[in-house]
Amino acid sequence: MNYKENKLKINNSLTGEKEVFNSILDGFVGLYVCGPTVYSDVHLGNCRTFISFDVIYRYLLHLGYKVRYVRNITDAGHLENDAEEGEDKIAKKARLEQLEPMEIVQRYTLDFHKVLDQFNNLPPNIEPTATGHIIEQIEMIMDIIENGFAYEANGSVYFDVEKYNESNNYGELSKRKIEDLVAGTRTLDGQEEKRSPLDFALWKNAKPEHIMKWPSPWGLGFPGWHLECSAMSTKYLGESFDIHGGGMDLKFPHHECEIAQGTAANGSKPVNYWMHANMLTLNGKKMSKSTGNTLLPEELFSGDNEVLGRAYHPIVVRFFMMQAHYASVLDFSAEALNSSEKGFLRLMEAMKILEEIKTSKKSSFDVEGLIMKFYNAMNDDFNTPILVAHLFDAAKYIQAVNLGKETISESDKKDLTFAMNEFVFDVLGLTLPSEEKGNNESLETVMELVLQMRQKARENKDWTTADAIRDKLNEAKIVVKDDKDGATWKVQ
RNA sequence: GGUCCUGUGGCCGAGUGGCUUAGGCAAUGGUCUGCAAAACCAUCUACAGCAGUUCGAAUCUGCUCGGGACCUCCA
Repeated sequence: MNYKENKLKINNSLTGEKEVFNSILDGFVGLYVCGPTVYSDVHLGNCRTFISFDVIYRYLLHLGYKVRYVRNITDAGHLENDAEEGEDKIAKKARLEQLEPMEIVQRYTLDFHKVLDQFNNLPPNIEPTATGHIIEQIEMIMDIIENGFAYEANGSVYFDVEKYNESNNYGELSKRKIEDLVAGTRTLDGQEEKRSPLDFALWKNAKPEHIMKWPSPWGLGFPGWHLECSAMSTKYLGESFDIHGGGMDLKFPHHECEIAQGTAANGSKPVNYWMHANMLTLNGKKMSKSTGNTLLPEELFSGDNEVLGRAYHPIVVRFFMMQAHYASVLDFSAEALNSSEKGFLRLMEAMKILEEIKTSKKSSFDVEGLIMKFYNAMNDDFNTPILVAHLFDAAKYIQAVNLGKETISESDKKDLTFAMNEFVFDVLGLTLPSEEKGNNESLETVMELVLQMRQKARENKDWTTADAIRDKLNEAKIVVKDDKDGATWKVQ
């Protein structure tokens, strides 16, 4: 399927409209997603955003685009809170634990990669770090100063929001008015350096006790909170690129500031399509490191948590997320996860049966129309829940063919198999649940023997023995199913 | 306080002017089976409240009530 034949529509946060997607360079897409701050374990809410954009990346690839997917690692430069003005998050943690800052960064970066790999996320093409792009950030600040949109004060550099707003619209993304923002500003330390409370730091002067700092034209310091994404997206995707994504909570001020920085430095709008993934909630509230309302992936996979009480496979969690649209809030609960797990297994069962079903001369079902529905769903702003609904329609049809109630032609079977594999495995990024325990040769031999014995018992109508064997196997996580041709088994 | 989003059946979750029986899970009845399991068939519960616009609204508008996000690091 070629991207040209598809009218992919994207809900653009910048305009608030669902727009037909046109890339700047035909056939190529530049995609930037704000990555994690690697100073603590990535939690499940963080994962949702990255999984959402993984599907978006995968679908763009499926449509035939050549995508450059850039996702940063924030390993420096974020303020802790107003009480500890100017202190770098990573530096703070380092002092507490008596580790080198880069030791912390390394540890949580590895953890981040491991978790996303468990969710079967594809790696981005470039994963730049903030500390690796200090020079680019300094250069960008110099451009902004030169263009008159920033000023220096005591070794720090601030973005002049009001100046910028004279010729541009600060607040266009988050739909805020500059007057309202001024009214709602809190008093922060270091504000006396700023011309306006709305101004944000591009470069912060580092105090002597500060660990992570770099030389700059304004003295020793560290880059501001929003600058790294602007510098790195510009470097790898250009001054204007196609899609910028991130979590909804980054819309303001982070992304608003990125637009301002990019425009101030380069004179052009940095991004055509802004996309925002919504929050994953727990107990109805946003998951958040600072409030402690979180669930770690490891706790979920191991079952070692109070929220759910049992373990879930990462792919089941991924499927659960696919059943909601990326732009909607999704609440996490054991009940919802259980129902997803059952549905997921049913879908996977249909995937396996599809390979084996018999074909007929004609199909009794509009297979081509069904496949078109897969595309229509994804073309409509990556509507994965609708896609999943159609995949279940396909599963129902596959089961019906298997029972002889419906028919499928050879060529339709080929098309459906191809499409199902593409959408289930390549686009949604699902995988068949692992069955490695069942692929053991000696176990196969033993099971063959056991089932033969059970079959004899059944032929003798010795139901007690037959059922006892089945129950015992069940306890050992081996499920036996009887059908017309005998019994099948699988490891749970 | 300001800005914005949201309220769908037992649960999750799409849809957005007229027929979507959305879909998944659960429940009930049935087919199949020695019994199960699986699968299939059928049934069931709905659009927060009030008012308005309209031939027609769950879908648009207003108000009320509830929930959430952002305004401070946050996916």
